[in-house]
Amino acid sequence: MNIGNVSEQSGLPAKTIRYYEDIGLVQPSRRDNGYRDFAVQDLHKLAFLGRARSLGFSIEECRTLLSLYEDHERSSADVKDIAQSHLARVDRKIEELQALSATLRDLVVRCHGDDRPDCPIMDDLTRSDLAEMRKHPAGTTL
Amino acid sequence: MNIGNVSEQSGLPAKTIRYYEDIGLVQPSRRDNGYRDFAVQDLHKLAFLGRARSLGFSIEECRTLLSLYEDHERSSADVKDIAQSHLARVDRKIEELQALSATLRDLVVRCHGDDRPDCPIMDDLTRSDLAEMRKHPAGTTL
DNA sequence: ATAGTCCTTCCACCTACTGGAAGGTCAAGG
DNA sequence: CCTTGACCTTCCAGTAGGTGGAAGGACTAT
Repeated sequence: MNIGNVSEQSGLPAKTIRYYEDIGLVQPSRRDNGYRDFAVQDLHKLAFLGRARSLGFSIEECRTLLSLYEDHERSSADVKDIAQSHLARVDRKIEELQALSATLRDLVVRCHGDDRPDCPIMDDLTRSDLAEMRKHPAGTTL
Repeated sequence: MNIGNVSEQSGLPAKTIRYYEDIGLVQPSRRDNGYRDFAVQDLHKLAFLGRARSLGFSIEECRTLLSLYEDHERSSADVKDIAQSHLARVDRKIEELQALSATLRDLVVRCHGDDRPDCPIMDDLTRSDLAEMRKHPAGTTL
């Protein structure tokens, strides 16, 4: 199977599939013309990866999950461990973002939003109690 | 003021401050020995940036906010617009993560987590209704 | 033969920094 | 005067997880 075909069936961009080969998540064979030739198992792996990534698992977690996927002697406990710590991470992030949302909402509500320069949002940003207010550990990335 | 001093007072790592200079957010002058010499205004700017970043504003938003900060003729509406769309982004992210959390929690709860290979989490990841299930737009990054 | 689509590799770019190496500068102590 | 240590400088590379694009080979249909 060519990469375009696999891309369509797995829902992953061809670029991503090549990237996944690069980092060793799949090892398609090659034809004489240099084209990648994907087996059905590769397609299954890629679909697995797509689903795992869409659930927010990191590439390294996906790598581990993939090895468990291929290990028919695996313990479900190992899978559960990974999912559980990921869930905990997600929930921590949610709390972080909720605190952030509350702060922002408060500022937005209090800002008149007219043509005068006077602005509670700016006031907050220029507050001089600098260091210790940065509770959100500076890593509040979306 | 030397960078170490500014770093301590603003709470930003020296590396970050140099980076902010690199991308044009601050323009400290230089001493004869090549050391950066920060004015009090630079310190204020950096503290402003630190607070804005901790609220999750992107660097480009910070750049705009900084120009509004320095513009005493600004309209608070301009500030509010930025904060509001950021808030909307945060809230969208929260919803996304909450859906994710619910899915993960369901899977985790249903997994026995024992030494047998049987596992609902794996079952989910190997589901073959591939493409359309990826509602989370593959960009569910923490 | 040619057009159009597919495939290949490689390199750069994205966000927002962070780590580290190699080397210059300055203040204090012996 | 010399040394030690803390500070400062620049530059290069790496992080996560890809995405965009260029240059060029391969295949299919007409």
